[in-house]
Amino acid sequence: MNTKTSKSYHHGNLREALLEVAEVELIEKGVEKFSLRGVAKRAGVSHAAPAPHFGDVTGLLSALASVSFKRFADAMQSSSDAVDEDHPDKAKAKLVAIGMGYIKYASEHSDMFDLQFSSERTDPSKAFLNQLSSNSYQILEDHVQAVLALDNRALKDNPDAAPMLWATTHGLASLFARRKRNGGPQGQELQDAFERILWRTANAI
Amino acid sequence: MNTKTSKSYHHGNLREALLEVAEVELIEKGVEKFSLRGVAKRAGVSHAAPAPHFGDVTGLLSALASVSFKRFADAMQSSSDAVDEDHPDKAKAKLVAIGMGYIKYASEHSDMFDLQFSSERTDPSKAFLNQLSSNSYQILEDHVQAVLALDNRALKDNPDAAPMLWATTHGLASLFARRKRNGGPQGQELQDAFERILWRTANAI
DNA sequence: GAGATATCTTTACACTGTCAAGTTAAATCT
DNA sequence: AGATTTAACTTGACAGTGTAAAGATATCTC
Repeated sequence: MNTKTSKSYHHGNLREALLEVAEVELIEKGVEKFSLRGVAKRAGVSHAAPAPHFGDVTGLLSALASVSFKRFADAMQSSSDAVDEDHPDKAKAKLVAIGMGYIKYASEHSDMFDLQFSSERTDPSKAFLNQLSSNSYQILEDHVQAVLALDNRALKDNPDAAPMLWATTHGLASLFARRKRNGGPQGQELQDAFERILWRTANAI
Repeated sequence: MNTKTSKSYHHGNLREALLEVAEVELIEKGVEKFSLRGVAKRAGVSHAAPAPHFGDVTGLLSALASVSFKRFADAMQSSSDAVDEDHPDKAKAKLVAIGMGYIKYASEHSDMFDLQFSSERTDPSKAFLNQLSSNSYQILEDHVQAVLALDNRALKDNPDAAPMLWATTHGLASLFARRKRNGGPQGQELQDAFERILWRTANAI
């Protein structure tokens, strides 16, 4: 019931505290050099303290990936919500906005984004991860459906539409995130190019 | 001058031998659990033997990624070459074939493919890596150019065409490789879907 | 053939994740 | 309320990791 100021034997809020400092550790060290002992040190607890809450390091990173998936879906959703209601091509604009939100999240939180998709340190069999992943996909699919509905088409008659948009967006996002890490160009003109590509893809479904 | 049968103090061919067993180690253990000492053990040398040839573990993995990039480019090229010369829509068919070669390589050699793009254990500043990466991209860009030429268009007037195809292909490949690792569906109908998507994208450039 | 150089081994150290056994606090039961 | 069970956390230990330093051995160069 105490909010982490007390230094009692029991932390009282260690699970949340560990997730917070784990994100810092991830950002500073990267997915590869991420260390469980380092996280424990940041939280001011012993190196074995995380075990009761997360099991092993994979458990902690999976939980952190889960946090990221939630934020990821929120970013896409709010990017869509930000589109003007009076936009002349609203459905497609929202679909493009989702893609841009996807890319923006990947570039601004590239370590968390990496954690979501570059598995190996994360446990993909964890049910909640697949759940959250498909939640993100669901948002995109809903918007594709809205676009198809403009021409009285349905998802089931166009099964490739959503995967195509997903693949293009994911490809742009991951290649861009990689390029950013490696110090490539990343100006506004690149963002504009992404938006043009997404528009073209949205028009091709 | 001896071909690795002798057990002399000097191996004589250790660099190549290490690259070979490193690939085995990578496939068996994965990128994450890949161990330099494990590689040395497989090669039957002491754990510090790789150092003179590759420096640290990043050096070895970067060299291995370099090998993979070469095979990757070859796979794309030969996939393009396999298209029938009398194909009614040859230029686009070759472009699609490249994409399918891309995806096939990613799915059949997912660990090597991961190594190429999921950096962190690889050194992206290594010049030869960027070189080889752009070689792969060059192959795709050449084919995009050929497609554009069908309508008397040029690359510089359509700067988004090649990146769009690259992103879509890469997105399909990495999402598919991931899904395959996680035990998702991977039948022929999926391959067909990929091919349809690539055709649609090729038609949209 | 002698000296220099590159390759490989041995030794050592700091660091990692995880297990097992204690310690302490909280939760539950009667 | 007091005792007991359960959960949270610490401590200590162990095998494994990467890499640096120093020694041993072969090849190269002159």
